[in-house]
Amino acid sequence: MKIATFNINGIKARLPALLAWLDEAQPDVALLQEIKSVDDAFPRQDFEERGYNVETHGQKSFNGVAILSKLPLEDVTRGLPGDESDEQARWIEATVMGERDAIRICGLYLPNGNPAPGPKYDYKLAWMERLQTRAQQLLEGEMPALMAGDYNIIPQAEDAARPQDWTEDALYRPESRAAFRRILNLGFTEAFRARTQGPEHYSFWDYQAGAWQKNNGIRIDHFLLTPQAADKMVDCKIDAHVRGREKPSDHVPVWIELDI
DNA sequence: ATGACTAGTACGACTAGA
Repeated sequence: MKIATFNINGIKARLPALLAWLDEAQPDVALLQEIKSVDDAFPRQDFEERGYNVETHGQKSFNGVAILSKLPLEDVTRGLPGDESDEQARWIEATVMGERDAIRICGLYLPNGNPAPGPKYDYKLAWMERLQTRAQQLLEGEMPALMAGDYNIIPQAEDAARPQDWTEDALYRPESRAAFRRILNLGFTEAFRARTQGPEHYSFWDYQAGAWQKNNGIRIDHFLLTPQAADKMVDCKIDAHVRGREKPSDHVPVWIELDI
């Protein structure tokens, strides 16, 4: 089962590029972030024609997440538990029914948090506390499960081409990285780093100042796997070449292959 | 050192992103 995550930065603007990538990469499941669309405006037909089931959790103008799946989806839920007053669409989960096994899949768009310090940073850290609670529950289920998406976290210095540019940024500040590590240390496997070490592996390049051409990137899109999911991982890659195409997102797809 | 780009909303500049 091939599962991908892709912050598309607007479904309306990204539809041709997204469809081209889906047709070539052929993921069984794609977790999308920043659809920037309400549910009713999401172009579900384009995906249904390709054999995907479509579940969205949209919002006007900002945020919004979705799951595309060629396999049946069950028990879809929307919104990260823990704060009924949170109206930002950043979390969706579903159970994907594989040939032999089922897996619980959570798609997330973690708050950016800038400027830090400030209320947006407080929201990011509070959101990560709620994420930790949900993460603990997934582990306690002792089933294959994963949480994937745009974490807006640069885990280590090697995950930025120019870490010195990020020291005061909400994506790299010590509190942000510590909150990410607390979740990892519950017992999750960060899929990409379980398979690939070293610098110059990025999932985001700013639109400005020729960041892509200079390979001035950061790695902020991640897969966190429960032990039962990590046991089944056979590959994890970043489709960086997509960033060089016409009208690209500023993020690129990251995907894993699981033997389930 | 600074500024730079894109998307959405809505049609004129804003907010937001990272």
